[in-house]
Amino acid sequence: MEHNDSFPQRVWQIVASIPEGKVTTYGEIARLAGSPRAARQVGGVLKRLPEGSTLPWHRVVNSQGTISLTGPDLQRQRQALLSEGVQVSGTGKINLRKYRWDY
DNA sequence: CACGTGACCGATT
DNA sequence: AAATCGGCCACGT
Repeated sequence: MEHNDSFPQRVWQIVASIPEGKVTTYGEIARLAGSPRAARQVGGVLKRLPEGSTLPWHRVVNSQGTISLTGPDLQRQRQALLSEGVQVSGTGKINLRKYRWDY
């Protein structure tokens, strides 16, 4: 990963490398991207993904292991994770001990 | 340049 | 366990 890439580009690359069936956090991505305190911005980047992007954005949750999205969006992310074998409660809670991606 | 805005985080009530 | 608080920083206006 090139250090001169823009923040969004670094985020895209990192998210793209999260393996199926695993999840990571906004804060962890921020650290890997070289801006350890820019977790909110990671969320901002994912929100603005182009329509039809293949990036596995659904593998990103908050530091408490819960889905940060709400309403229908929460359920979409939940389904995407369930379909690749990640257990998610109805309210969007995930066991990070079990599914966290260790870089 | 000066704000306002968050798919956040960690520490502290 | 849950709510609150202060800090954070990329981006838009």
